[in-house]
Amino acid sequence: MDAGRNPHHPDVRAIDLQRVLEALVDPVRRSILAQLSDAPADIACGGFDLPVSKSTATHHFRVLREAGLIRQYYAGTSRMNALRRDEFEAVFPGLFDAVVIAGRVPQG
Amino acid sequence: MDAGRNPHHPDVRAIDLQRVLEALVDPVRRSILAQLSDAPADIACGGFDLPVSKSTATHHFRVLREAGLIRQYYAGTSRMNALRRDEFEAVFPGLFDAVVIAGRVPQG
DNA sequence: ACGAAAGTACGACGACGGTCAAACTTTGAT
DNA sequence: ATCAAAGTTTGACCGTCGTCGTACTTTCGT
Repeated sequence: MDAGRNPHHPDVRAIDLQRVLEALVDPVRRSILAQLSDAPADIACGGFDLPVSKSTATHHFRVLREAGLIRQYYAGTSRMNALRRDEFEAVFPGLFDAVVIAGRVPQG
Repeated sequence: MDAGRNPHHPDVRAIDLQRVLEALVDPVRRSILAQLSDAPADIACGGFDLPVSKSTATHHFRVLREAGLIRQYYAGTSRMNALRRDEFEAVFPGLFDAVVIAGRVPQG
């Protein structure tokens, strides 16, 4: 099974809050979401500004995907990342903004 | 230092999102917040329905207090717990409802 | 004064999660 | 065909966190 090339994306309605919060609690993952939220288009894994190694970044992308927060698809050798913002908003209203937007620049 | 009897309550404006999310990610702590949110009055530590020992519960109350989510004060030998809802809402708008209210009964 | 009730403090323990390096796979370009 | 680029997978390491039991402190009632 080409699991790596065709990653599983859960139905957002089937996701529990626990998993979402576990995804949101990591600052690297929130940074990924913030960068996606700010960008005008989807971003490849290598296009993020992250303070971790590639293998660690892969781990974070998987957590976000399995929490229903992002969608991943291939474009050539690059794996693109997109926010599932509307779907997520429908199931957890206000949560994304309250966490990611409010958390931009911890500088008061 | 009567630290036990006069616990420290941080200024909510000085609290960073990271600490808040670390507090909210634990289901026992969210249960505490939900029970407080449902109750018409403050609740003593022993008045909660929690699946953990007393010493563990003490730990969870401290985490919630240091994250600015609850206020604790003594009434005799009982330690009462109150939500700091308005203060918290002013600093992290929408976050409490998005997490605690939305998380009530994962049963669809 | 004594004892019970309500929490807290202190270690200790176990599990889980973030981290990395190294080896591997797949795709695109030369 | 070959090689480089982009990610993934695997395995290991380590710190942190939730958990508990025990001992301790404080207060209230008798």
